[in-house]
Amino acid sequence: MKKKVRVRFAPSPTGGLHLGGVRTVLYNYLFAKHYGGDFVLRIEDTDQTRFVSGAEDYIFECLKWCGLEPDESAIHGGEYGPYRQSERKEIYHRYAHQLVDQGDAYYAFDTPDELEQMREQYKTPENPSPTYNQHTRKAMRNSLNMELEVARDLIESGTPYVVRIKMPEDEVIGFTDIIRGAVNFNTSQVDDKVLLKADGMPTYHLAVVVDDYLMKITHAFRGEEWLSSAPVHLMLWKKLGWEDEMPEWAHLPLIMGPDGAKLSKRHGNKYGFPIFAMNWTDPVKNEFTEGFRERGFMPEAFINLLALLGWNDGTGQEIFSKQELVERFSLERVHSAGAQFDFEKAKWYNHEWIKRSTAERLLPDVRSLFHNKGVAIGDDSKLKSVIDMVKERCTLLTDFYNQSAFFFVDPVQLDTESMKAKWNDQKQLFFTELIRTYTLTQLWNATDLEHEFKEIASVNAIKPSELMLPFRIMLVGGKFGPGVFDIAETIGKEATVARIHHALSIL
RNA sequence: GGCUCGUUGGUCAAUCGGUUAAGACGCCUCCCUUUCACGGAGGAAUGACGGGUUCGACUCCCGUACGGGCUACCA
Repeated sequence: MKKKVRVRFAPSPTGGLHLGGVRTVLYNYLFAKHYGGDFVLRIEDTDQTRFVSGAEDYIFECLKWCGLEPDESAIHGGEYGPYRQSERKEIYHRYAHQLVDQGDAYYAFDTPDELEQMREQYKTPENPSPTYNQHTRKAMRNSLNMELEVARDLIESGTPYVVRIKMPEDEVIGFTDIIRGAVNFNTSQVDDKVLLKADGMPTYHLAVVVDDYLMKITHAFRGEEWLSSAPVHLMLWKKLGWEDEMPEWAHLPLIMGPDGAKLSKRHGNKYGFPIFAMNWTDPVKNEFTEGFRERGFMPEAFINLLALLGWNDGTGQEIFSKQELVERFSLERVHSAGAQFDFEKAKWYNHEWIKRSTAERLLPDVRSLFHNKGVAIGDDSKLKSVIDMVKERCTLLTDFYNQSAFFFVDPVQLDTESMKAKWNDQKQLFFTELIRTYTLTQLWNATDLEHEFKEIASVNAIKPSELMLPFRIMLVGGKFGPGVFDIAETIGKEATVARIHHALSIL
């Protein structure tokens, strides 16, 4: 069975691509690939979201980083193009006016002030947010309250207008959500949403229905925040006469912040974790928001943790490659309840992915990390063996710097406090002797170095345990890192001897 | 307020009427490790509440409470 799945991406007016957005794209992608269907993309660039500069490129770069690129034809035209909303204006107009002609929509000329006035007028404690609906529309300036000719004249003469849907009275309208089952609404509870805005652009409501129909979308997945506008879309499918071709819908559970509310940028600032896929600077507000990529996440881990936030395959497995996700994914196993995002768990996923990745996979990222820090790393083979030595200590990609910089440059700061405490002449003597011995050592390898180290210690009647820590601090600067003798072997004789020297001169 | 969705440990969650209610993150203890990690063993911690249905309910139904979402010429 061939299924075509539509992906809607909705960059907010401020731009950025957040966790929920990526997960929606991911589920669409997994579902499409699972059934060997098409992965289509529709670009929303309405006036409001109208691409604050760079937003579109940003989105594509995020999707590329995550490995969730749509088919080329789905972006640049292809069979059902154009995909950019601003390039389809005439299409939306055609259907909007068709609805007016049928009597299922109407022109409205109310100014923003008049709308505001209406809301103020009907506002009561019981009804804090009155809407433009079957009751209020009778008192507004729209084509239902005047001759259609008069309305057309107003439009001819350049009066700004919008097209609103005319919601019928007291009809039950519903659909079957793949995740939640039957969902029903009474049309009397739904307001007359704007379909076509005064600037000629469609609202999401009109655009999504028209595009899904024309692009022959069979499955539509979106966040649960859209569930309440489903009746508007349902009515449009019906009134446009396309009911039989309506896609199956699934409303995905929301991703929540630690406080239980829908995850937003606010949460990231408050709790100190990223919520965007990549760094994003809002060009209007000049606000910077850190991304998962720059924080040090691997894309494999990122999509893995996102996929498992609301879905699992029932086996208890938690680490999945993209390929495995495609094979195992099923919408039926997606939860209906929202899930709180836990940054600690997110870091765990990344840690697991780093541990399981080969040095080859990690190499480019670590190399550029060092490059950005201005540290020369020499040839890749040394860096590769260093990566293998330290990767289990790195939760984020950026940890590789602190965990392995000392392999390439002398430690800047030595934790002398930890050495000084038990320092004495005897130890001073030991290290002086160690320098002499190491300088003469022919075969520079960890086992021999350890041997020599312990021999000198025993001759001087000092417990090796007293000497290991100072030695480590001399080489790496602090109390961390792989085995000391492995470090000594890797950094070489010259650096080892020099670092002992340097430390002794400080003490 | 209205509409709507949801509710298993602090968090992610398994269970598709019968289990001592898995597992993971985090936390705690111990082992391994002459550092930090990795790894290993163990521990504390869960079915919102009240009614039904049933031989039997975390699981099905109803109600209550609580939480989320929507309530724009934003998506």
